[in-house]
Amino acid sequence: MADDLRARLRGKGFRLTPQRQLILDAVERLGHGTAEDVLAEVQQQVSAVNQSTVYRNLDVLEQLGLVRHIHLTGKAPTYHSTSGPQHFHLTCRNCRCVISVDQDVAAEFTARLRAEHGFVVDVGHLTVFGHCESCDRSDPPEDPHAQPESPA
Amino acid sequence: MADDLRARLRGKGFRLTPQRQLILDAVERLGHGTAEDVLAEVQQQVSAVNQSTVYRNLDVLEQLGLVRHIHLTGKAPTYHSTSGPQHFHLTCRNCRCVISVDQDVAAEFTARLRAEHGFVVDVGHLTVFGHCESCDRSDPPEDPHAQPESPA
DNA sequence: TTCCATGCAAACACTTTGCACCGTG
DNA sequence: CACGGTGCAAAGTGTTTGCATGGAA
Repeated sequence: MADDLRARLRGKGFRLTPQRQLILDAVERLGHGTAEDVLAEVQQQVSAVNQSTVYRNLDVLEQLGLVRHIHLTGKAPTYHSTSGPQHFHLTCRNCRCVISVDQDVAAEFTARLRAEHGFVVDVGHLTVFGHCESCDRSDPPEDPHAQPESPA
Repeated sequence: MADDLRARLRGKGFRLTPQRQLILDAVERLGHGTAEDVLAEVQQQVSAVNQSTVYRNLDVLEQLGLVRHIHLTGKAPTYHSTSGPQHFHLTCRNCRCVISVDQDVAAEFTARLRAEHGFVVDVGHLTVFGHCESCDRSDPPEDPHAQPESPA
């Protein structure tokens, strides 16, 4: 498994380093997490991995298709591993909950965009904003700048 | 028209200032623009409007529902006026072109999300990433954050 | 032995904030 | 004439970069 990773990296001229491995592990362990979350998670393990290393490696891992990022807020992007079924996200602007939805639910929609506009949707990157079931009845003044806690 | 604006502002305890008016005008003139674009546009008119004033007022105007912002890139958000028909955006990650699509095209999709997840979509804020017609055939390497092929 | 990768600190882009003054209502 | 708005500069976030050193292949 580490050898598989090594091979994938080598294939694009990258090397396998302990940091690289730790960062990928951290993303998988976290489910969804920002670069900052990943940094914290990694540092909990052994000790020092630098911030820049995290940014640089999330980039590399994304180039390899091993992780992906989405924008759940206007701020820092959230990374997740690409193992597991592809899905997209609904995020409630009120309570900030995040719902993962199987990509099939978007199939008709994306087919239509392809047919009518020749546009090929990257479903894995899709984030749909709105209000979740419980926040929809009451529609309290939304705070455009409130910050979320770590999403599930 | 300015009186209408004045009234809307007053209704929420805001005042009508020349800067406020200029900023709203600039957003309408630009179509789509970042805070920076708006600043530049406004400064071209008369002279001084401060950066902070632009940020503060885009906020106010958004609270009033007169402008909206979307995220076309991972960076600075793009503002547009809410006059005109509601639409959402397709943005090509390769050539960065932006296609505006009438909200009706998303109607089935949003209805489904509402039915299956009780989630009410804010269509005006929706941005769909992918590849446009011309960039889909060739998938040339690109900008700093171009996305790779889909993972397994 | 060759390059890619890392750590570190400084630079960056974008946005927010504190404060004194200004001007609308 | 009170209170919201503005300009200015400084402080914040989140991210990137230059450079010397370190380590995988």
